[in-house]
Amino acid sequence: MQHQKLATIEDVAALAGVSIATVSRAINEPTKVADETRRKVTEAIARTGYTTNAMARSLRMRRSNMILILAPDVGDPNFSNILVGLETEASKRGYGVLIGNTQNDASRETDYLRFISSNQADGLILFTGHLPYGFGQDGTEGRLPPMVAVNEPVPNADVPFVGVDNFEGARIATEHLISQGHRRIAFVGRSHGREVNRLREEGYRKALAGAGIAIDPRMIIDGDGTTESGRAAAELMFVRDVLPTAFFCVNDATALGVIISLNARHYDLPRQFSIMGFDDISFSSFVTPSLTTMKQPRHRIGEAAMELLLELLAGEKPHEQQVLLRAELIVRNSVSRVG
Amino acid sequence: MQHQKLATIEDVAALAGVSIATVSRAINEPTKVADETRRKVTEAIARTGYTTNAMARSLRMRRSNMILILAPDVGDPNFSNILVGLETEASKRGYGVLIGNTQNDASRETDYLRFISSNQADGLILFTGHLPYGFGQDGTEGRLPPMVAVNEPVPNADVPFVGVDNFEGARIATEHLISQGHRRIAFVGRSHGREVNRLREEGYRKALAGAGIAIDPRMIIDGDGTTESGRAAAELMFVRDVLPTAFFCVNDATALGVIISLNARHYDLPRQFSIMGFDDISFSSFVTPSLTTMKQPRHRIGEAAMELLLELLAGEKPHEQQVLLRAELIVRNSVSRVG
DNA sequence: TGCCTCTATGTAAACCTTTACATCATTCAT
DNA sequence: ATGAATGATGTAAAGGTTTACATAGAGGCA
Repeated sequence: MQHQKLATIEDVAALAGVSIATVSRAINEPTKVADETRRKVTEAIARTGYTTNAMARSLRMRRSNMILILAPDVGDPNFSNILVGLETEASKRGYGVLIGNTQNDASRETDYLRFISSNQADGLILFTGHLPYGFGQDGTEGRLPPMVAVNEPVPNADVPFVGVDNFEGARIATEHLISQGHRRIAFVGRSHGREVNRLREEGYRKALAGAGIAIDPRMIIDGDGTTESGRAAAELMFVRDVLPTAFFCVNDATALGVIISLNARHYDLPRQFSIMGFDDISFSSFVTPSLTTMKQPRHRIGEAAMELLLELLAGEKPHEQQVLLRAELIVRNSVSRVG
Repeated sequence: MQHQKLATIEDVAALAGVSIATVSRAINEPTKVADETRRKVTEAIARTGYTTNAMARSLRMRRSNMILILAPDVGDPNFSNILVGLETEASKRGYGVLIGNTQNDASRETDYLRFISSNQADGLILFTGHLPYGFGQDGTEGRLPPMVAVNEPVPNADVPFVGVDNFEGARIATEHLISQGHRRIAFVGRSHGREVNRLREEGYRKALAGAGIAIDPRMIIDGDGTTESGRAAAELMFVRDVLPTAFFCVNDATALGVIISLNARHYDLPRQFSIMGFDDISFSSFVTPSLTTMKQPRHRIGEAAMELLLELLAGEKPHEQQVLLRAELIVRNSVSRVG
């Protein structure tokens, strides 16, 4: 059942009539061997079907050419699209990507660290928004492996970050609503813990301030970014009976909750209420009404993050400590002109 | 920047005052060392912060405890949910998962084989529906590494398969439509190349036959499983003017296309037409009308596939050459009673 | 010619484990 | 008391690379 024994560099060397050092050089530093020798080696490689044993190489070179990606939920669509970018860029540079699904479980996070500490991975991409449990708790911050955070920045640690410009995106989104004549705009999804939510709320505030619209605290509703929280938020507003003309939701999932709630109350959307999301996840174009939202450049986020990490791995100073990519306004049918 | 030198087994041995062999045994076969010795070793490990170098171990043991997952599209939501199951099961058994995004590109497939041939991965999970380009073309079939196919079986090769029971699922779906009084039921998504489509069509035929309903060839429309193909199929039926009362679509993406087309024609769904999907992808509950469909047990598919692969890796004969899991009928709002 | 430089190649160490085999002490049965 | 069996530990080889250093030959220059 197990593979038969594979050809080693010695087999190639014997067949080509040279030493193993020469074979290694012919592969890794071709200019350093004579043309004729290189030819013989190449042929011997072809004849034997030799491939370098990655384990031996990694052992010797002390690097595995692997990147560990730690994410709280691998099934999350927002994650998987970024993964494509990460993988593309990594594979282009000869790196492989390893997936760790942490489910926000401390023991799983710790467990995955063995990939780093056992030299099985050279660097780390973090989607979790915090250092893996077990790192940096004691005075070990100095020994952090090369890593970059994606989506959620890591607070209180010197970790380069790549993500969408939440502040700017939220500002643009809100300005779009304002440009359609809205002045009573609710923000759904205020949260103290979540940096992303906080930034988007800031962008919302900035846009209102810029248009000279006073902020009505009753228009700012808590929410944790789930569909359910969006539904609850909308219901709450009806209970309180302070109604906006438009809802700016912290993300599309929340927006979906708001839409569900409004549809259930048989409002005619977007005529009676406008809804704006953020993220542009896949279903956003399929809801009724289809959702106007800010699209995250997920593929590019992945690429940029991997680029940054590979710079770090190459020993360079990262060209940026923080890469913020612009979200793009996608106009669909959930926002209407008013007033 | 690079990690400082890590503690090796020699450091631990020195500190504990034993030989490296004893340290290795204390770690891997604890029963074989004296209690007192084991205690000393454990303490030395703690003091040095030692972790086994996975590369050295893999080199020596000729196995990496890594599984390579090859998928045509890592961003596909259907994939990412199965990935969760794969990862969970693998990690439970001490394996890591490596992701390869092939994009159906032959050169990328070949490229990823180096992970197998260089001992960087012990086994392979295939979502591609065919052997990676470069395998099994010449007479090398005998040397295939341990692998199992998921979702799409691999034709003409002896590869264990795990997936949903498409035939049975399609039969149940169709029977559900029949139970609601439908007798003119279209099948959208006939395809010669795709095994999945073929099996679902078979299930459809079987259900109709079972109910004594004659098959009308005009009710069977080609489609490749995309939303666009669903839209086109519906349009075609209106052009031909042979209309069903229900559409059974080969998958949810196709069903979405049909719904879009019918909504655009301002039909009242599901009163005027019923639509049935297959897969239960995330947006299916959000479309209007929300889609009645067959839910794939994605998490369990992933787990079962990994289980099977690990059996193979352990040198056991797989307990099944094919694992078919049942799809579950999810009743939502896109199917109505008729007649 | 003699010496130096340069280029091409070879030798051997190092990377860090696991494990077959050897060694030694102890226990137990005779 | 002797020998065998058992149990704990040590020694050293093997796994397949990369690479510092050594060597050898060729060519250039005085």
